[in-house]
Amino acid sequence: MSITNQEIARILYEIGEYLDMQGVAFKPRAYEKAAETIESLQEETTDIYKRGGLKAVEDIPGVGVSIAEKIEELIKTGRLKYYDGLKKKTPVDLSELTAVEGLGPRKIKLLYQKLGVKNLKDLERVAKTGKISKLEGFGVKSEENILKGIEFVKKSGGRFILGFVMPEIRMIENRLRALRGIKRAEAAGSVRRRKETIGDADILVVIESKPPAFAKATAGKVMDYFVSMPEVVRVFAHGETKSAVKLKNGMDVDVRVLPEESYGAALNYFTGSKDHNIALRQLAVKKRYKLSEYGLFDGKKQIAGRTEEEIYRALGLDYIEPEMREMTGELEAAQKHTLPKLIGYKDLKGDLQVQTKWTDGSNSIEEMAEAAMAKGLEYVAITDHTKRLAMTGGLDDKRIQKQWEEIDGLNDKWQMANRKFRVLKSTECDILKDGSLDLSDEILAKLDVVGVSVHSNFNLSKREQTERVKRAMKNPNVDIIFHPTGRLIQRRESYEVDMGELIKTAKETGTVMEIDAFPDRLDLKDQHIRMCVDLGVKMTIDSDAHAVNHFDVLEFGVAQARRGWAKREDIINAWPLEKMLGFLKKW
DNA sequence: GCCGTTTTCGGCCCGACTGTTTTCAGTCG
Repeated sequence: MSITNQEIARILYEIGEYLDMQGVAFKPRAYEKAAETIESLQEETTDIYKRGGLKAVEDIPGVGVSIAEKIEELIKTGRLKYYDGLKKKTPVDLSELTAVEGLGPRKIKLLYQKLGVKNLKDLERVAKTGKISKLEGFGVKSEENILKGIEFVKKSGGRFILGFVMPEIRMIENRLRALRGIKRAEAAGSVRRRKETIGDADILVVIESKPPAFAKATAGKVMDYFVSMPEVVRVFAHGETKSAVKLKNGMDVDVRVLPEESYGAALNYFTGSKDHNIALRQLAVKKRYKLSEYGLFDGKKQIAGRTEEEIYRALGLDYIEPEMREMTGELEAAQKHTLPKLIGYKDLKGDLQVQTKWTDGSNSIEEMAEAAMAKGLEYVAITDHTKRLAMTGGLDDKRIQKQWEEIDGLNDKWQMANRKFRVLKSTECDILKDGSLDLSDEILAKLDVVGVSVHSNFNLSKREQTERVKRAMKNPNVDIIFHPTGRLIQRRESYEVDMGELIKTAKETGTVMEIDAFPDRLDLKDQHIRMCVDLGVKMTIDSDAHAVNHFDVLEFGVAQARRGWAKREDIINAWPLEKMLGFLKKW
């Protein structure tokens, strides 16, 4: 069993946090950096090691001799003595405790030493009995905040951010598909509806049903294979047609084997949403049919069920995409044939939020552009941070002009080589507390695209926050509001802001609202997207990429847009470059 | 612990906010 990049990264992150606890300087950041890089590597580190040994591992940026040796030990033995030693000294559940907003390594150490807090349960106990407020460095307020933080963690607990677990789900789907006798394997449920977070994954499998004996043997083999996959840590059920396991990452996965003639009905049933299914069954009853996971029946006779399409058709409905099955009007629209044609997963032509090495990205402008090209995109906007975000080395008026030279050089190069690709001069400019911007108007006016966003003063009143963003929108240079609500899924609620008013203002000012596709942002939320669609406010789906492989997240932005009923016409970066720029210029 | 088109040793990591403070530590982006 070989260790994954994610697992290596987790251990390196934790080492960084342990060192931070001890007050060690600089090393924590070094481990963190190494973890970040490894997390976003294309190739598995174990493969890199197999291919080129310790030397090749040292070539990973941010990994030097010391960390490379630790990775080697992890690969060879599955353990790391250094990490075990740190863990023994302060045996706390770091991932659980750091998930509480406002708790970092230092406070966790104090809580462990003074109150023996090892995990979330301990933390809640001592917070509820008022012990934390009496601790030096803590007070009533921080105790309150910890309790609030715990509630938030608990509420989001047990769910997984779709974009972060999707690779693992796809890997399992693909492995099952590769087995002999398997015709289909597909995750249903909230995975298929592309919800922001999922509780578990239900994978449906169809096998060749020809000789029944062969089918039965195949089903058995699928089940045996599934429960013995390397990442399985617990088997809840291991039956003939259904098995359920828990994976190393904590996620539960079910597999069901189905006959082909029921596949559509089962897919529909297991995809949900529950309310959507109930409504479909009621509709079936009205037509004197019966709908179950085995099919649509008229008496004993199955009249549909092999595909979802034929079920919807038999019920007098247009086909409803899984992302719309949330009972927000999709059935009525399907009856009246007014469902929108949703933006497709391959429709994006550009990406209007991309960070590079100039600030907190990991790759150069050229590397990011090449990666975008490889993804089939035709343009990207380079949107490095501005000086207010000092920790990223944010650009000021001067440095951003330096960046333009590099961009001009690349565009010239591709033009000469007859490659159809364009890098746009852009920014992720900070909206300051009063709604003014972090770059001068003179500079902003020279950019191809101006994106702005809130990164500070999250705690303004709703009125102040709304006015702040509105002021930015009214600046004629501003084109796009990036991640408009500022929420981080499972970590931080949105700041207080009147989204209805912002979207209305966007309509008046021609401002584009972003759908940030990063899996823990997905910001706008689906209901805001729907508001934009209804009002005719345009949107952009951006990766917010900080590394070359981050363009993969665009699909989750498209999913979010589809959940908000967005069409291709609603999304400006699904348009050709000239049309997109023309639109921005007009406003 | 990492890194070098200023450097192989001496730099990295800046500013705001919060809650606890009476001059600052911890956290976050």
